[in-house]
Amino acid sequence: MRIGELSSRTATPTRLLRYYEEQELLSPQRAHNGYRDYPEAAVDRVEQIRGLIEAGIPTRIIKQLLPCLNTGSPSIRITELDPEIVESLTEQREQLERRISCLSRNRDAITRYLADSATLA
Amino acid sequence: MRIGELSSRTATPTRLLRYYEEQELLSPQRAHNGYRDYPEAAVDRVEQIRGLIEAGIPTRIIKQLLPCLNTGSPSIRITELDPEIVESLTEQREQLERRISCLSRNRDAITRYLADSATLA
DNA sequence: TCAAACCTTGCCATTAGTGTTAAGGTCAAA
DNA sequence: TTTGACCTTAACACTAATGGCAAGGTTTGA
Repeated sequence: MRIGELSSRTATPTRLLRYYEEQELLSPQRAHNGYRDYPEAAVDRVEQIRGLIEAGIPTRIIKQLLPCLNTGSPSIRITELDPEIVESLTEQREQLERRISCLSRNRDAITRYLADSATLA
Repeated sequence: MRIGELSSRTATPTRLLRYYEEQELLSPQRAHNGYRDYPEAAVDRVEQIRGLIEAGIPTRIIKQLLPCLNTGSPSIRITELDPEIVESLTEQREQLERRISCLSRNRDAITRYLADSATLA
């Protein structure tokens, strides 16, 4: 599909789709006329990217994460992962874990705060 | 305590502590000489702020959240919450929820990816 | 009393993500 | 065959969060 369709299907400005490409998070093919040509899977991928960016993960990290997120194929890996990559991913996972628990704590705090308000009423 | 102590205890540059104050996330008292004077609770609060910022929550939202996060006092609320505030907080909570599930999905994806790598070895 | 280690405000710089606009090529449909 | 809707690259601008520095006041200890 072309950029306009991807844009409307993901509610993402074309400006950002081009930016993500510049950051090497997307690599659409090009048609004969130079137009970008995205596969169907790009829709999911863009949504994933946006979710991560909103959650404060910078694009350079997302780029590292992408190989894990090939939701489609069962990703039969022939060669073992480079230990460096394993280490980096483990670290990323710990960081995600920390963020998740921080956000969870705060979500719970809001819940309590609102519950207090309800019982007061 | 003064800014230097808070800074070292929270591993946060003084520059940021002043910035958070400018953003109205902290309001230290001032000593006779103009030095900022933070209460003990500021340590927790700064850690909370940093966690939220790292998780992609902008300071203007954190400011709204702060009343919920008065970890200390049981916060006996005399008056009911303004419905507008309730609505806003509910929305914030939903957004947190979305972020949490996005991050969780990605954490799980990394876990699977690494697990595959392990079984391969 | 002076040096070191604090503190103050203020300003300028940088990075990431995003918005906007300009100048122009392509294509389909009237 | 021209109009309108699409696409291209490029440039400039903004905000949020952060780093850094300069010029100067305060406090503490040698």
